Amino acid sequence: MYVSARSDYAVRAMLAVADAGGDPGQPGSGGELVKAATLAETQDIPLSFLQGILLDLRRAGLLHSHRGTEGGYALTRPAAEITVGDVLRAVGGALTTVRGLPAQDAGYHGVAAGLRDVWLAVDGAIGVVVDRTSLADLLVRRDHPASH
Amino acid sequence: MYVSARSDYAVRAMLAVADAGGDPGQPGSGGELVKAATLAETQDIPLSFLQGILLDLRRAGLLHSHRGTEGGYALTRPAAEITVGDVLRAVGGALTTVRGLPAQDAGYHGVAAGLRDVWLAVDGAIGVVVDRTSLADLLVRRDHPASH
DNA sequence: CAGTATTCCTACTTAGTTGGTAGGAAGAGT
DNA sequence: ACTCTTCCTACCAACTAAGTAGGAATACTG
Repeated sequence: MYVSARSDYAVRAMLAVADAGGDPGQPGSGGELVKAATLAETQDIPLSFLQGILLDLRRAGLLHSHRGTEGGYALTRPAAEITVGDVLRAVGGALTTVRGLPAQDAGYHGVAAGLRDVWLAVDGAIGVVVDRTSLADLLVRRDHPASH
Repeated sequence: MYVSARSDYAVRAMLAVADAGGDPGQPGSGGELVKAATLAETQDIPLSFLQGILLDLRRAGLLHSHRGTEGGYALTRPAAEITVGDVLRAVGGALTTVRGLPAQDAGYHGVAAGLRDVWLAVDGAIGVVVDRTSLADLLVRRDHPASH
């Protein structure tokens, strides 16, 4: 699996929003806006590059943005309901691609006919990991590294 | 997971060698040499590009080559003892890379500390699939697609 | 309500990798 | 000597990733 800088930044930014802004489901700490400049500084991400990533996350429905003097970004759903897989697919398309195409579209003939099933199995295995890990899981894991 | 054209071609070429040349472990059908031009034609791979891939596979110890009029390539081990993971690592280095670096070397700080474990879990999940699937498995799966 | 400050958002530029090609040098058989 | 095939190096085009700069929208302030 190749995790691009864009995907890596996206997950880290979402974690920072969840941590600094609080969950929208949690009463009292919900919906606080976090500025892009704050995210860029705390996670050491180039600001201009980060803005393009945040735009993708907003278009995918994972973030809510607000302009103006006290503007910023916030999660649209609680951190426990957003998975790493959601973030990866929002910025990078399909998880598994073969020569740039989704694994499902790989057409083989002859002796390599069974190969398509291998890529689909890989895609499924990756999905199990990233779709079962939520942002909230990662935040508590930071405090309790032994938990699994 | 991004499967590059180079990796895809490599697995298909290995399958074609295993199918056409026979296993070195099988008496009577072992060690027959297959020409690069034959592989390129049967699997529809550009010949010049394929030659560079075959060179990598030879250097990784997966193929044995022979020059001359009746030259060609053959497996160094039986097809049942060569996994898809062996081939992928021979031509593409590490299975999981984060921003071009192996997943183990990813260094995170602050709120993203738990992210490294996710990439390692993904790497392990991919490894389970590709390291348990041998070339021989794929060849018999072509004849019996229902088997798993 | 005009002005200003700060934000989101869009467009462009640059560097690196991937995919693919061409041409020969070295070795093996006839 | 001649032919065939692998082996090796250098090169080229296309694409994506990474990063930058400037413009448009919005909210606050006097």
